[in-house]
Amino acid sequence: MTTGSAGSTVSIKEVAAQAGVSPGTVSNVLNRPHKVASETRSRVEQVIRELGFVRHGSASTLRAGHSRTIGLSVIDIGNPFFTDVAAGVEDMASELGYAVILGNSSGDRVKEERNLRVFAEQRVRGLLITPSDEDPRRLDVIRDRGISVVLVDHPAHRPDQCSVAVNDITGGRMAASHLLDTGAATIGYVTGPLTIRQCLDRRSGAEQAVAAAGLDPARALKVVEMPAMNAKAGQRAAEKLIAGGRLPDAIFCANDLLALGLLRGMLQAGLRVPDDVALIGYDDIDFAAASAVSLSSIRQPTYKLGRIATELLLDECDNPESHAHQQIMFQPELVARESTRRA
Amino acid sequence: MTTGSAGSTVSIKEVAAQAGVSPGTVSNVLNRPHKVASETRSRVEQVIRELGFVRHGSASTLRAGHSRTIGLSVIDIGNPFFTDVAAGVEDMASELGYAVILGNSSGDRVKEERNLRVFAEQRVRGLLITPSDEDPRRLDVIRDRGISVVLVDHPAHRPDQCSVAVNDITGGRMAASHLLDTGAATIGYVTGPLTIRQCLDRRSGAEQAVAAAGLDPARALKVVEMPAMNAKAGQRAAEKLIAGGRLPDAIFCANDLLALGLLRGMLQAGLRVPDDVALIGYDDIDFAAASAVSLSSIRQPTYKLGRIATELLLDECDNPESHAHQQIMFQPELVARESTRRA
DNA sequence: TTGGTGGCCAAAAACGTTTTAATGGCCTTG
DNA sequence: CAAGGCCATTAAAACGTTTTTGGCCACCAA
Repeated sequence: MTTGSAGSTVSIKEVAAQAGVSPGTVSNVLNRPHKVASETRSRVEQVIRELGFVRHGSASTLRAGHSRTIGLSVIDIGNPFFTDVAAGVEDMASELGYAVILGNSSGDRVKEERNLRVFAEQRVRGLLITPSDEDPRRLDVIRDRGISVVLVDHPAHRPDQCSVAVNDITGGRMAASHLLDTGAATIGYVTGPLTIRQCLDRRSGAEQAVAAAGLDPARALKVVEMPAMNAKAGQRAAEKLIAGGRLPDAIFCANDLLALGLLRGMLQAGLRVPDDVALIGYDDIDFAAASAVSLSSIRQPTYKLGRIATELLLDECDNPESHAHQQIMFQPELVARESTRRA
Repeated sequence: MTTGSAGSTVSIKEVAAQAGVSPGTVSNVLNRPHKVASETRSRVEQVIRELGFVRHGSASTLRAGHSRTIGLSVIDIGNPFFTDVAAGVEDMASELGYAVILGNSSGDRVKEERNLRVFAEQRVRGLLITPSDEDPRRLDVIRDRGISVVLVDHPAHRPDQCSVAVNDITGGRMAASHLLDTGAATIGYVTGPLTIRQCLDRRSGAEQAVAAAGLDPARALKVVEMPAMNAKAGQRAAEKLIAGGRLPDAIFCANDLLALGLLRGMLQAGLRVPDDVALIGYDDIDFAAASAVSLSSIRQPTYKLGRIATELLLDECDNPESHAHQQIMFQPELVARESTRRA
């Protein structure tokens, strides 16, 4: 039996009493083991195990002035892209002894606000966030509180802030020029709200590709803006496109969820992909390869994004003086599959 | 300008001084607004806004003895099933003013242990967990600390504990009898580790269905146990089955991830689904409908699972005397699609 | 022996909130 | 008019750590 007494928790004081040392020494065993004589240390550790002591995180946070938790605010935890990012964050944070508080904004400004408030109350050590819009003021409120912020999947605009992102303009260009390569002359761009930077950048990239091919973006690139970026929205986009008459030769969806939904809508309407219309998505989620027609996509290093963002954040927190802010930008990668197979 | 001073945080004391009241009164405004005269209250609230005060959660937790966070420990955050559950948890918790600390065990006992430790340190108000094995001792350690635990997707064995689950035996029976209905005489059951209750129960259900059809489960139901439950494992299972010679008439996968991977493996090997082999998955994740051959599956009320589990947990925490423990069991639902279309 | 040095530990203050007991003022009631 | 009771508020203690300060002791060199 090595369990402590049921119901009540055991404090550092009781450990100290039992081990015949002062509470300060127990604290040192916990936080600066090298500063205490090895004999005393092992005695204290023994008692800690016997009594089942676990440090009261709140007391520690209160006194030390900072916690061992970080906040993670994402736009849509239902999107495998963010799930992968979250997995990377979780793993790295866990390795470094930090807990992760999850906030899912669902693209809702109010929910995001509420989550930020919770993070502030919890006095998270730092914050990882994929901002749902471009308004930097809200983040400044957090930063003013002394909480480090690292932007995820969003380049930082200021030099005193870290960020980890993937070049969406390049990605958009890759997608569109791949479609042009397969013979398309007109491209539909199915996107979420154009207030979202990613959607905007990917469109810019697509425009560049179209222009580089000597076409007029205004004519060759038709934008279909949807209010959401999930499969349902994709399916509605398909219906909308079909109802609208003449289909473009190819369609570029701003993420794979949209693409999968759109693919489904197309197939249900009796259209063939890529024969009637070619299709490419974005993110290369696991399911892209397993869909009805395997989906071409733009791959991003998602898990890595989460890991590195966390690493940067905790470096900034734990080594504030030596920390060098970085804005890391990865390059995406084209993954061609059936949905863009040349006719 | 309504922002507080940069860098340093403002405490309840400064609010009190500024408003000309005592700290205790500010605390009352925060926690028992009805106990303070409305004039004083609005004055304090005004100052709170002006100074940008936000409560120090740790101090509050330390003194009050309990926090406003709950822990959520899942087996695989990459699985849309758990993502849906997490979304339900997050939404409900957020509505009730609680933050959610996420722990992803990846089915790893050590990671789960580490997460539980973090939860204990953070003094979470309660814990939602999908246990990765049947060993109840670890949970008892948590419960002994006075932390309420609600089991998610797992029926509780003890009457003094809440749980929310879906009947997996029924689900397994539904799946298998559906396969038998489509004309299968032999069924392959592709599953994760049989130490996992869900995998075990679904097999039991399948056995019942096979037996009810007058067949011998030992011959008609061939179990293929994989170490993981993701798409990759599914694909390997396909290779294994194909390499093993004679295929069963139909395959029942213990979840959709396995099924999607297996489907891919089958198609790549030139086999047709459902013509050469019928296929049904489990969970009915969003992607099941969008796969190469749309996937039949067993649907579970995932989001609801998360919401209700959270509701039960917080009721237990906030109303310990009136709370009645419940073991809720939902029924799953068959969703038939192309992958089990009768030849 | 003496003065200095360094290692190890104890004592006590502090972190920001919640909560309990006490206070004063006002209203009601006899 | 006095006594009692209620309401709004305050003062102060407490929660469990961390951290700073200082003290004791052993050891070494002069």
